[in-house]
Amino acid sequence: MRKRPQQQRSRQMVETLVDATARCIVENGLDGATTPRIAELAGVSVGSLYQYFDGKEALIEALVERMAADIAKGLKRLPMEPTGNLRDMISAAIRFGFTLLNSGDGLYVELVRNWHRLPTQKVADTLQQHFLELARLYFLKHYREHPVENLQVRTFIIVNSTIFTMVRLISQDHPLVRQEDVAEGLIEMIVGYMESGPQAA
Amino acid sequence: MRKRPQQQRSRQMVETLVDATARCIVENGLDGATTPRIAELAGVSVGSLYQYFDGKEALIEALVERMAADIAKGLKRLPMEPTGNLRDMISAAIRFGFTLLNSGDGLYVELVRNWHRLPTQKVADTLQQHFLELARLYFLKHYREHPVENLQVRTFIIVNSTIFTMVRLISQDHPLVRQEDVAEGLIEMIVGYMESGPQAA
Amino acid sequence: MRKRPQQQRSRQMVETLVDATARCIVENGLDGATTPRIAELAGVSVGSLYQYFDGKEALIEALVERMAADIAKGLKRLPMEPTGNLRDMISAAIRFGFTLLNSGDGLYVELVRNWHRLPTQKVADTLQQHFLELARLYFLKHYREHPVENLQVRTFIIVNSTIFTMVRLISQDHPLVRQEDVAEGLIEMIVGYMESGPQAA
Amino acid sequence: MRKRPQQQRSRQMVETLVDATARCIVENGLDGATTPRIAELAGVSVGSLYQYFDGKEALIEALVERMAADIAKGLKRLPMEPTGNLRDMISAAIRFGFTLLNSGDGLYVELVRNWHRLPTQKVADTLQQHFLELARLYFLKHYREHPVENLQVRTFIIVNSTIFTMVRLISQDHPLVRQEDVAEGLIEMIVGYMESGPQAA
DNA sequence: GATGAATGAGCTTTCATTCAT
DNA sequence: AATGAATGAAAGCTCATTCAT
Repeated sequence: MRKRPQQQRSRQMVETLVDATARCIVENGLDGATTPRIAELAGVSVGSLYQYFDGKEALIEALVERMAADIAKGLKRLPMEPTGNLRDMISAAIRFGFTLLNSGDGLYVELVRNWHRLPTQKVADTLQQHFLELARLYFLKHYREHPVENLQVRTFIIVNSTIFTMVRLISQDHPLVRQEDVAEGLIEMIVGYMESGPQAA
Repeated sequence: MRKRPQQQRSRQMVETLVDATARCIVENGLDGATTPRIAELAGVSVGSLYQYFDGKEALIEALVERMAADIAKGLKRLPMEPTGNLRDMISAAIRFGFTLLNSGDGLYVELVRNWHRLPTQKVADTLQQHFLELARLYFLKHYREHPVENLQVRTFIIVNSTIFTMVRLISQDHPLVRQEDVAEGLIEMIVGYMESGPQAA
Repeated sequence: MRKRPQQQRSRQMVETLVDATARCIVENGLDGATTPRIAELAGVSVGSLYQYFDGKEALIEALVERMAADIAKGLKRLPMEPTGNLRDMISAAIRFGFTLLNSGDGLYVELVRNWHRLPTQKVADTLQQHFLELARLYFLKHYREHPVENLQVRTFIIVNSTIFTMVRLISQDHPLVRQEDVAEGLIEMIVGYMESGPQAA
Repeated sequence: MRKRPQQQRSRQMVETLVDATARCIVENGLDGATTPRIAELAGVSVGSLYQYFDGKEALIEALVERMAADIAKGLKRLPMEPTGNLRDMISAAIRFGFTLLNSGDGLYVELVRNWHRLPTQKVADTLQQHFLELARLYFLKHYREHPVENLQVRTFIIVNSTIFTMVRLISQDHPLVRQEDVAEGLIEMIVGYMESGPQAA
C-alpha cells in the first residue's frame, strides 16, 4: 500500500476500493477484474486507485488480507474448545467452510480457485496455524503426549483436502454428489484420520 | 484440430506444437504461454500454428488430452487388482500421483493448479471413474454388498483431497513437511476412510 | 462512443480522430483505413483511439453521422420552396449533389461506393424522407391530389438513380461524358418523370 | 490467367475454379471469399489454384468476364428490334435486369454492390455499348437524325440509374416499395427521358 | 503437374500504468 | 489530492502467396 491511511477520508477510500475489487471479481472473474473497471465500480478515477495502491496486485492483496481477517474472526467464533468432542469440532469447522464458500456470491470460490496467482501464503498459514494449535491443545488434553511434527503433516493434509474438495464440488455445474453428503464424508474421513494410529502416522 | 494432417510432415508438426506448448507452459506458466511464444519455441510461424489448431485453447486441449492418455496408461500399469490389499492399492496410487506431479518440470502441477481454466472435465471424470470402478470391484469382492452412491461420494472426496493436497505441497517454495510424510498421511487417511463405517458414511 | 468526453481535451480528441478517419479513407480507401493508420494520422496512440471509440466501425459511424449532418444542413440551405418551379428545384438539388461529391477529396465518393458496408441506412432514409416531403408539398400545391404511395416509389427511384449515376461518373478515370451534360441529362430525366402521367406511374 | 487452357483437363480446372469462386462469394460474401476457401470448394489445392490463376484478382476477373458474357448472351436474346416499340424494348430490358439480379442466389447483387473493387470496366462498357448501339439504331429508324454524343450521355444515365436502383432495392431487408412498382417506375422514367426534347438534352 | 505445408506482415483489440492538468 | 487522458507493448488471429516435395 502506498499510503498509510491516516485520515478518515483515506481509510474510507481504501475501503471503497477493496470493496470494488471484490465486486469486480464477482462480476467479471479474477481475470476480468481490471483496474479501470475496479476504479469505475468504486466511483473513483484510476489515478486515485494508484494513489492508494501500488497496482492491481496490491489491491488484491489487500482484499485477500481482509478476507483472511474475516475468516480468522469467524473461526474464533466457532465453538471449538479443545475440551470438547473431536467430531463436533471438525463438523463445525467443515460446515463453517461450506457456509463461507457459498457466501459472497462466489467470491471465495473464485479466489481459492486462483490461489496460486494470489498472495495466499499468509492465509494458508493462518488456517494451518489455527488448526494446528487447536489440534495441539486437543491432543494435549486427551492424550498428554503427541508428536508435533506429525500433527503438522496431519493439519496440512486435512486443511488442503477439505478446502479443495469443497471448491471442486461447488465449482461443478451439475454436481453428481450432494454437498451434505460430501460434508459428512469429509467429517468421517478427517475424524477417522485424526484419531488414527499411535498418533505416529 | 483444424486440419487433418495428411502428410508425414504435418503429423510431425502437430507433435512439435504440442511439445512446444508444454515447454512454454513450463517456462512461462499457463498465462505466459502465448501463441507467438509457442510458435517460436516450436520453430514455426504463427500462421502454421493456426493451420493446425483453432487457437490457444485447442492447443492446450490437445496437450491435456495427451497427458490424460499418459495418465490413463500409467494407471493401468499399476498393480491394482481388486483382489489385493486395500492399503497397497491406495499406496501405489498415491505414489504414482506424486511421481507424476514431480515429473515434467512442473508441467503437471501448473496444469492442475489451473484446472478451472482448462478443459479438465474429461480428465477428472476419467480419474474418478477409474477409482470408482476399482472401489466397486474391491468392495464387491470383500463385502459383497455396498451402497454405490456412497462410493461415488467417497471417490470424489479422496481423488480431490489427494490431488490438491499433493499439488499444494509441491507448489510450496519451502515446504514445512516432507513429501514422504504427506504420502503416508494421505494413505493412512484414505485407507481409514474407505474402511470406515458400515459402508454407509 | 466509449467514453463521454468530459474534458475539453477529449472533445478535441474525438474531433481529431474522426478527422483522421476521413483523411485516412481519402488516402487509403475504406479498406486501407486501419486503426493503426488512423491513430497515426491523428498523432495519437491506438490505445487512445479505443478509449473513445469501440473500434473501426464506431469511428466510421461517427464520420458518416457527421457527414450526414453536413448534408442535411446543406439541403436545408437549398432554395427549394414547394411553391417554386419543379425544374429549378431539381436542378438545384442535383448541382448540390455534384458539388458535394466533388468535394472532400473523394471522401464522399468513396463512402457512397461502399454504401453497403456502412451504416448508411439512416442517411439514405434521411435523404429519401427529405425529397419525399418536398415532393409531397410540391404536388399538394400544384395538383391538390396525388397518390402518396406512388410518390414513395418515385422518390426511391430518383434519389438512387441520381446518386449512383453521379458516383459512377466521378469514379471514372477517363470519363467519356462531361459532368455538365450528365447533370442536365439527370435534370431532364427526373423532371420528366415527376411530371409524367396522371401521377399514377 | 497464367495458362492458356489448352488441354481438356485444364479447361475443366479453370471452369471448376471459377464455379467455386462464384459459390464462395454467394456463401461468404466477396470479402469472405478467400483463396483457401475457394480451392477447398473446388476440391483442389491452393497450389493448383495458383497454377491457373495469378491470384485472387485474376480469379474474380475470370468470374466477372464469364458473367459478362452470359449477360451479353441474354441481352442478345431479348426481343429488341430497333423497329419495335420503345417502351416494350425498355420494359424487356428492365425486366431482364431484375430477373438476372434476382438469380444466382445473390451473386449478381453482391458483385454489383462491390463494383468499384472489381474489374468491371469492361462489363459496364459492354452494357453501355449495347444500349448505345440499340438506341442509335432505334433513333435512326424513327427520327433519321440525332446527336450521337447526346445519346452517349443518355445511355450512361439510364444504364447506371437502372442498375443501381435495382440493386439498392434488392439489397433492402424490408423494402418499402415493391419491385413491380419500381420496375414500372423505371420504365416510365426512361421512356420519358429517351423520348424527351429535341433529341438535344 | 499437383499438392498442401509454411510463411509473416498486418489487423483489431486490451489493459496496467503514468503524468499533465 | 484527484482526475482521466494518454500510452504502447503485446495478444490472438487471418490470408494471399510461395515453394519443397
